[in-house]
Amino acid sequence: MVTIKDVAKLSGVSPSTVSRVIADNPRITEETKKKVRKAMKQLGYHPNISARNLVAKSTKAIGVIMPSSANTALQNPFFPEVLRGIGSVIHEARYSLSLSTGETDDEICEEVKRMVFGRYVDGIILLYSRLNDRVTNFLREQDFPFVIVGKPYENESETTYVDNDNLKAGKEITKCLIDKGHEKIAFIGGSSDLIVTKDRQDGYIEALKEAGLEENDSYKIHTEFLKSGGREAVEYLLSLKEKPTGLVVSDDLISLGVISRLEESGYSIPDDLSLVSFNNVYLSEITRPPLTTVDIQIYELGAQSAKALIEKTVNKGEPAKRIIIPHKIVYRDSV
Amino acid sequence: MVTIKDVAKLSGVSPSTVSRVIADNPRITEETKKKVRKAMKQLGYHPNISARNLVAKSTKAIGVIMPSSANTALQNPFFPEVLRGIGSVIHEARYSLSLSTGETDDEICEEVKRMVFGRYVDGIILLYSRLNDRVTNFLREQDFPFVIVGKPYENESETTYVDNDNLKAGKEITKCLIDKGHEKIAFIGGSSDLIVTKDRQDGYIEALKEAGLEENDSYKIHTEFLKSGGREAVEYLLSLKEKPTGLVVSDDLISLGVISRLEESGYSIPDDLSLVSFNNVYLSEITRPPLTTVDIQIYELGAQSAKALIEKTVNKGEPAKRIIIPHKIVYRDSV
DNA sequence: CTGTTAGCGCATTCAA
DNA sequence: TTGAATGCGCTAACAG
Repeated sequence: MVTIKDVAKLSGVSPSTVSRVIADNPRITEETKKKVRKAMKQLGYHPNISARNLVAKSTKAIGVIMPSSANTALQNPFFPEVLRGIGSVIHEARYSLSLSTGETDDEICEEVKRMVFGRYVDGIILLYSRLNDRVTNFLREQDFPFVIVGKPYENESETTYVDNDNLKAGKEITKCLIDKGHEKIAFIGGSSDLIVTKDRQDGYIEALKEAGLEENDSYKIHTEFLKSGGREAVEYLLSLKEKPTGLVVSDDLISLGVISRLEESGYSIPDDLSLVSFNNVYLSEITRPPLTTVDIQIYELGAQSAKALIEKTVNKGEPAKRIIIPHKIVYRDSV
Repeated sequence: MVTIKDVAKLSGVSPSTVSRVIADNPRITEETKKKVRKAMKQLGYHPNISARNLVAKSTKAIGVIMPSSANTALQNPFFPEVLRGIGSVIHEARYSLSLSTGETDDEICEEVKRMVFGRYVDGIILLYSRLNDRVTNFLREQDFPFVIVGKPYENESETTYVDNDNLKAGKEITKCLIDKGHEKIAFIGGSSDLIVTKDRQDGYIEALKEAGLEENDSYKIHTEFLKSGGREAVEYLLSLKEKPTGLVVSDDLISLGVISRLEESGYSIPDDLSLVSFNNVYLSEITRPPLTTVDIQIYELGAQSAKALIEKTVNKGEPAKRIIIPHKIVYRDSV
């Protein structure tokens, strides 16, 4: 392995000078810099990151934690897309990205501890937010830099997070249905532990209230992201005496299952039933019918979270921030 | 920061003894081990990974390189699923997983160099394989441990890779169509640079030949994974005087676009046209109709690649291996 | 079975 | 503007 010493020897300077050239220290002559750089190139020198990390007490690496994947949640195109957003700013900052590999909550928790205690990473991005999450609590305890994509369950004002205004979005998208004359509108959401589910549902409820529509508990359904999730929800809904005519679904992926099951039973969308949804994943454009859905700018969610985290790691003491990514409704044919 | 020295002091032994306890060296008394462990717990000690990496000359980290994401390829549920597979064995081996963040070929290439030269990782998994890939060539030049998910373009026998028998799979799935009496069968594939596209298409061609069916160049279409990819392909196909009655599509995601566009034009599947596909991504179950597709065991592809790579990194000199993951056809309703 | 010593490759004082 | 010395936290060889 070619080290800083070899470069020093070849270029006739001291190791510390080489180190300074690497850091592009302005107190080094352009001339010697040139000389040293030539030697580096000649020897094919590249700094050893572990050595550097050791002394710098920083790894310039960010940990990204995905939710537990017992379910197929991960298959949600949401994740590749946030990852792209995160990746773009991480890449530009010359950081590296360490992805969680655990599948269960236990594994993930253990892994986060390794990341934190072993100083694998300078900060962590959480790609989910839910009630009483061990990981979140741990990170807070340790006072370790992290940001949440989504809204924290508690300590909102002391936590940096990047989110949409899901309440408002839920309200707006529900209004789309109401404006079309729908009065029996159901909500189908993901796990009720997820903050995002709650927010969107609250928006849905508010919209109903404002319109003076009756709020019906049997119209609020929580299900899995699994393929069968949307299907089960539909089966339940169809079993009701009073069937809804409008559906607010909190995730495009669930919508897929919903539509599929609905058409199986002979219901056609939007003729028999209208449906609106969230996320504007690329799929929502391909489906039949294409989905009217809330574009939450997934990429941007990722990018901003990475940006905020990096700021936070370089500049400890950075205050907690709340970053709201604007959404917009994309009108297509499911209403 | 609490270091090995602090633990040593508190437990009244030397730093090296502590180090040995960490490594669970059998030449240390159970008694002292207990003592030392107690001190570690008491102080909340955790080894610093950078320091360890520095002396061990290994990071126990694996780099995973995704294809350039100029297109929406990444949104393909294939990737989360391989990542899950990779993650599972990486996690079990207590390795960590560094994900590429670059979007363009240039960025990716630069990033791989950083990973390799900076010794960020012990080995690399390539999640794609295509003609004349710079990254692959670089890795070979450097004689850096890597494995490909897919079949290498060249130096097949000297490269470790994990793949399906895509030729055979292509043949079998095409036969499904032929056996049903289809004679005009088209192939819609992804980029022709991708080895996987070529293999599957070759299988398709072989099947045609064996059945004595005419092979028609205007029936071989290459398109993007983009949403519009499948659509364009269909438009072209519909413009032909002699329209096919069967479609072999090399990716479930493309199939989605194909079906959507097809039904838009009033063609119904499988009544007017039959379609078979590849990957058995969860989507293929949700679509209408559910897809008859080749299950390529994506998770397993990932897991095996990680396993092979780790073996390779711990045991340099490990010979190149070819690992073929069996596929099976999942019969659903698109035929 | 355990302690002493040295050194991994680098960045950073402090001198010069 | 540069060099010499020191130490980051850890492991491993060598003693004992």
